[in-house]
Amino acid sequence: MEEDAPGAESLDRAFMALADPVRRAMVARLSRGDATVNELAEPFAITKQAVSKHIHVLEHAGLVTRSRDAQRRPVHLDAAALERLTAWIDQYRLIAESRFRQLDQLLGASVSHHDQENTPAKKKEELK
Amino acid sequence: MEEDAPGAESLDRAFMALADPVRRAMVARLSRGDATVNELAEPFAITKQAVSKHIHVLEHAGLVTRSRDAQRRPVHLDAAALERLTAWIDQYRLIAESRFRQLDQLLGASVSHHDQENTPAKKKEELK
DNA sequence: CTCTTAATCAACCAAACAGTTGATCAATGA
DNA sequence: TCATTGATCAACTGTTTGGTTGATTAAGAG
Repeated sequence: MEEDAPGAESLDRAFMALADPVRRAMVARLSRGDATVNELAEPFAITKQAVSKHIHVLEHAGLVTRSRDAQRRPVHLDAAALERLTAWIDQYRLIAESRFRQLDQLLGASVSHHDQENTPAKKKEELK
Repeated sequence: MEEDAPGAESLDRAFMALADPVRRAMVARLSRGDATVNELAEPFAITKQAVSKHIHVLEHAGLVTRSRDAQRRPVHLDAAALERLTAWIDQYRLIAESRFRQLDQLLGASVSHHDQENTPAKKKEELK
């Protein structure tokens, strides 16, 4: 079911990973420095195994990497992966906002901009 | 199971919504202008009902809004919602990157920066 | 060698999700 | 009024996910 552009799977996994509040809290924690499974587990009322799974999800999504330090396997946040996500979102946000501004101007510049901004032709379509 | 900050549910739904390639394609399409269910369904080999559900997911996530135009219910992309997502991501990305730069300096500035950057104390923890 | 700590593997379960078909509602347009 | 088009509601199904318990591997510390 992937009729999308290449790299879609990676985005799938990355957004899915961030869709969970536990995993987002882990990202927040990791932004301040690497941490182990046990450290990441502490704030949550779930088992260590569940945490391990969450980390695996983040890792498989490319958002974190792991290394080795004796028995510990510290988890490390990959900032570049986060940047790829914002890049995807901004790509479309900026297009939409530019349409927004165009129409604002076109409407005399003093309109409350909470109206429909597009809905272009009554017939069929014009965009491309 | 929400021991996260307030607003977490909204982020849950927004990231979850973007975790699907079909919905991402819809966002891409909508960035160029509002569209109806049928228009959004066209590129995909799924039923109209499935598309309707996808749109409902995007709507419930706050990423799109809907209006009325005769029998049509055009879908409209909310750029501000996208911005809230990038804001969340950037918040932590920037923290991580600042740590990154700090350590780069600290290590003499000519080190391959693919090493562990934190792993602070061998004893227990130092961060706060 | 044995005990403890860190983490994972494996099997299992309940809830949620994506998609389907079939029926229905709502607003036109003939 | 009645047929048509756009979209949704409702019920059902197969798959995935998030969590659990229990057993196991790996690396030190005594």
